[in-house]
Amino acid sequence: MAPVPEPRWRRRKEARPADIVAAALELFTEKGFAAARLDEIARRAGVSKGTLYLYFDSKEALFRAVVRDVVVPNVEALRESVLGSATPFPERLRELLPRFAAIVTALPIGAVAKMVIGESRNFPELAKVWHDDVILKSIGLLVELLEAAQARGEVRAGNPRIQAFSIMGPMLLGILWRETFTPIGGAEVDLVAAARQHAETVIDGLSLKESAR
Amino acid sequence: MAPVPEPRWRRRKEARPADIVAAALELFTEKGFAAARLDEIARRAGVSKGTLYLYFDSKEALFRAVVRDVVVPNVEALRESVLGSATPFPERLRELLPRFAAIVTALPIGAVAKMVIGESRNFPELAKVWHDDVILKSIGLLVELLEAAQARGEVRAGNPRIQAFSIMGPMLLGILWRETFTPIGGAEVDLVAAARQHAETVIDGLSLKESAR
DNA sequence: TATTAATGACTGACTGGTCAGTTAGTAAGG
DNA sequence: CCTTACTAACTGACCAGTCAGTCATTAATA
Repeated sequence: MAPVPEPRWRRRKEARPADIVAAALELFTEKGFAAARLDEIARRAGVSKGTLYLYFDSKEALFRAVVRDVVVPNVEALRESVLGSATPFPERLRELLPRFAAIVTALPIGAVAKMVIGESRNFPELAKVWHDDVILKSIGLLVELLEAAQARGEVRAGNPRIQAFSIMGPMLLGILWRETFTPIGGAEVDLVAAARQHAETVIDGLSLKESAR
Repeated sequence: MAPVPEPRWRRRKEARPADIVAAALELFTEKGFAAARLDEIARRAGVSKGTLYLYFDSKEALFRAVVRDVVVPNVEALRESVLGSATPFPERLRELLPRFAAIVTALPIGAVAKMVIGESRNFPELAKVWHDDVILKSIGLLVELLEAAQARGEVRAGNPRIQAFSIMGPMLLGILWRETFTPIGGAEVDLVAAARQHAETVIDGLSLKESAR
């Protein structure tokens, strides 16, 4: 009755990159790029450090992979959360913001955003990816919607980018608050609740008023 | 006529700490904590690396000094920008936001905020300083003002912290946009103009409506 | 079906460069 | 000429990246 010897390791060529990226996401978001140790990433991924280099050329390449892997699959979800149906703009805003909040709460987008902001000077091309793929596809789209809504008289006149800031800024504040202050004993933030209340505020603030109609 | 020999260096015991902190502020905001090199900070401050250690115990101590030196003297300015006179809340908001924007545009507070956000996991006590001395003294104060204004019927009912987010969030978005995206070719942001338009939006959004009075 | 050969995924000890922090010595300044 | 602000060469720890060797797995052969 020889005991079945557990192999020291298994071949898992397909699963390794995902394991490594998942571990790297944890470490990078916990510690930031510089303070994240490859030995620790390897340990959490259940591989040796050498294995990292079978799948990624360098620490920087791994960092890029993490950001891209988190961003790219979720850009569409974010984009759809902004697009929605063809209802009037105020109505649309009322569902858009909570949906956005729910997505951001469920995914590690907040942590990655914090990383990208923090490392933007050292990784300008990542800031560019974020800018082009996330920002322009959410804020940019919002700007187009606002321009159209202004033309239809659903939204008051004004610089549409600043209007987009008025809409999305509080979401960013909530996201970064959770990342920065909640871990050190700051207040909890219910992003979805904040989104709902803020939506009402901003709908009122952006609507053309009776008196002006 | 012997040429006056320029001394290789001068004793400037009083001026050194300020020089060093100024150079460190530049490097830390350009590169972040980890990627900033003490040799480079010393070079920009016009001293040798050893001199840094005559005035600061460690790189971390220098980092703390930078954050404190930039933040603490300006907390009062920020606080006053929120306090203002005892005019009704909407009026007050109309001057508060552009004043806040002007202060933040003039000082390197945005860059420091970005640093604190990025390094909050590695320097929780700095996040705490920021939270206690900056946030609670601006957002916290705003919350109190909002509660009072709600009681007076100047502002509609609602969670005052979320209302504060509605007010300040777009400012943060503008600040971080300038730090993150403008350097890589993203659009310019006129913070004061944004503050003015956003103030009108949010005043309207937070006011009690005719119909509800 | 059992045995052997070939493959390549994976390991972990090692290295070279980097950089925070130290210190022996120098010169400014009173 | 003494005190001390300051310099610059130095050190040692740390860590990203390497590579010679190991072994799980698969394919070929008997």
